[in-house]
Amino acid sequence: MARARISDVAAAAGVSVTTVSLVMNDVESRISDETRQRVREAARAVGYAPNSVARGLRTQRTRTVGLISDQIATTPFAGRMLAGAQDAARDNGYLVYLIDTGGDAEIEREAIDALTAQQVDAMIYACMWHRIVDVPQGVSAKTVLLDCRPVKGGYRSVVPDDRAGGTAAVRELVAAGHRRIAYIDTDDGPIASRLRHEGYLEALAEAGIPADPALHITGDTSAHGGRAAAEVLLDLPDDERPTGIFCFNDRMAAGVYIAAHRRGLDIPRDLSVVGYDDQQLIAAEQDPPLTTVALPHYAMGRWAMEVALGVRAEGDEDATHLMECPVIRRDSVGPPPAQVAKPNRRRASHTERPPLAAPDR
Amino acid sequence: MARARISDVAAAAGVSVTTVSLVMNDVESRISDETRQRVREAARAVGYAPNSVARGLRTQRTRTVGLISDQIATTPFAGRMLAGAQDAARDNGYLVYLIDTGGDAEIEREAIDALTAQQVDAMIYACMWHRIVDVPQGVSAKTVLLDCRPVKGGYRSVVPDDRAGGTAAVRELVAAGHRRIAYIDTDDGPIASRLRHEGYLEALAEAGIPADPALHITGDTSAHGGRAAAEVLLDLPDDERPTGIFCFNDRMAAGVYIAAHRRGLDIPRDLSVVGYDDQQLIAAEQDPPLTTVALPHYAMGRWAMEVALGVRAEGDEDATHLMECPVIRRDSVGPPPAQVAKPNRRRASHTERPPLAAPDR
DNA sequence: ATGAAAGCGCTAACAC
DNA sequence: GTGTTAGCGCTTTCAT
Repeated sequence: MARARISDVAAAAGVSVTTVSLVMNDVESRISDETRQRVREAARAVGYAPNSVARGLRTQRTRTVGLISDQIATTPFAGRMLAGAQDAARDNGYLVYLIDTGGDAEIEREAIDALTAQQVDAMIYACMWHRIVDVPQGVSAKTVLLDCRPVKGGYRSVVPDDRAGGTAAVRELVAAGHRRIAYIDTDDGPIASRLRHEGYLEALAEAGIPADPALHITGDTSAHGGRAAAEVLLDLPDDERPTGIFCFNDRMAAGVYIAAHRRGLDIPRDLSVVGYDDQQLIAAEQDPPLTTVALPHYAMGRWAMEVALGVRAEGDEDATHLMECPVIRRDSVGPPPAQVAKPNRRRASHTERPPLAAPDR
Repeated sequence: MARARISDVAAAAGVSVTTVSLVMNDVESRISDETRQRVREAARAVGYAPNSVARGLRTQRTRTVGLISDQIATTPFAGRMLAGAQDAARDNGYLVYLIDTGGDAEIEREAIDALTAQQVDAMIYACMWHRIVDVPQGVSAKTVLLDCRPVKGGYRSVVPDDRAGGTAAVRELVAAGHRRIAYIDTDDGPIASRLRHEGYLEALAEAGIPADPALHITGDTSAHGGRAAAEVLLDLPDDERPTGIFCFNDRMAAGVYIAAHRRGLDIPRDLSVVGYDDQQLIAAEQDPPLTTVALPHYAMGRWAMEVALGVRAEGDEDATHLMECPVIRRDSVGPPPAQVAKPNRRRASHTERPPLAAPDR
């Protein structure tokens, strides 16, 4: 049986469609309570629910939002961002169209056109990693960018505060007493890499620790890359070897665990490590659980949706919102191991390294 | 500036809206080529693109699909399923509404109503784990179930063939020469657990290996649970201890790695392990990379969308489609360690265990 | 080969 | 307080 239309309700209640429309939309109280009641009952009786398509055509507002993303699928991050956006949409009575372009520019174009044709009230352009993007033509200036920033401004956007996150991570180590702190970076060079490195440097500086270039090392962003980098670090002579390692991400931190455990090093007794991302399947399941910095995906998703829907007042253009990355304390950070006492020397440095093992020569 | 409407094109081309519509939709060739040309140019000139909402109202087909899921967000699986569904939708010119209900029944109801009001042409009801669900009222019988089966039939559905997957996993171990093969199961009791166990039993049976209840052990579905279960198994006396372990999932397998490595056991030299799920961040990044059974999420998503859209002919009701779970061979399976020769005894069993270390008494 | 006109289901002026 | 009516932008008979 076909869906009931507004005219069916009107007929059943013995009123005009206007009246039905008015009571269904809770407009003015010019309708008598008695009529209201009758209409409500009639609507229930015939099983009426307004047709959003017809309403959308008439009002020119569809209460739908388009969310275009480059890679919703392949990253385990996506979910939280979607969830945040999703929840915010529902809270405001909106439905969301999700389109994953896989990063393909043509698909992206088509997606934008399709969404526009569908008369979405707002659009969100999301990336799965903090990136700087060249927003494709055709996207309205009212579009909100999620986890990315426009190459030349002109859009509202929200990204994680990776710089502050890097600082916070390193401060954990400093607070535990570490002085020789390494940063295992990625060599892929995403914007987050640069920012976290800046944060690392800043935390070092504020603690009065000179940055040692030998402790800034790179690898690919996998457990394998992290492990390889850690091997290099752990091969350093005792007095140069880091006691704490900050990793670009949790996967690399997992690699550090492997390297450490293979050498019989205990975490955090012999080595402290801090990750980044707070990937559930990795960070929480390490042994011991990994202290890391969380990417505020849910909050970012929510923020983007709220701004897109206009329920959160935000400068109308060009504002990049930095969202805090909280430190998640678990068990991979402890005090540095007791110093190996080295008589006649206070501190070893690269440049003024004293001759080692001279007797052997 | 407002979007161009079909009448604008008609005016620009000096024809009627009917003609424009006919041309835009490539209907019959009753329009002369010359007129076609003119209309096309006019459309381009005024930047015309049909309004999907108006078209949807008129044709009663919106070319949109609703995808309701219980937990898109919190599981790293979701992505591949979405991607499959998404891609199939795009291939056929459909847009998808995504709604994550978080498992909340009321939200689910509202979602169904909203989608119905939005006149979606089809719906997919997805779960993030293979489950048996009580499909809520209001979902049309044409809805397709993804990664779940209806408690009392009546819907088309697609789920992974967990039983065959379990068999395939254990066969890997059998083929490598193992005879004492354990199954580390979950105690949460999802349907997949039962099926994979059945598969395990079947593989054992076909290899003529009697099932040893001591080798079927459970734990919670985390690395921690897997590790605890592995400890128990590895504490077994030499001749009862399994040489191969099949785990309910990759996370638990990661726990087995930890337990093994802590005891100085090498994988796969001293112990072979097979996981399930093929979670990228876990399986591929283990050291050595984990052999596992993949859940065909992408294919299931695609299948569901294709039958939902009617582009894949499938029995119109009540058909549960089982999708194959392929074994992903990596490096965690090898031959069992050489047997510790035990003179005077061919095989130890629980009941007839010979006195150990008698000389010490 | 092309056009006029009805109508999808709804909202919102504008009557009464 | 309530009803009539004109569209929203499009497709689709039915004329011509």
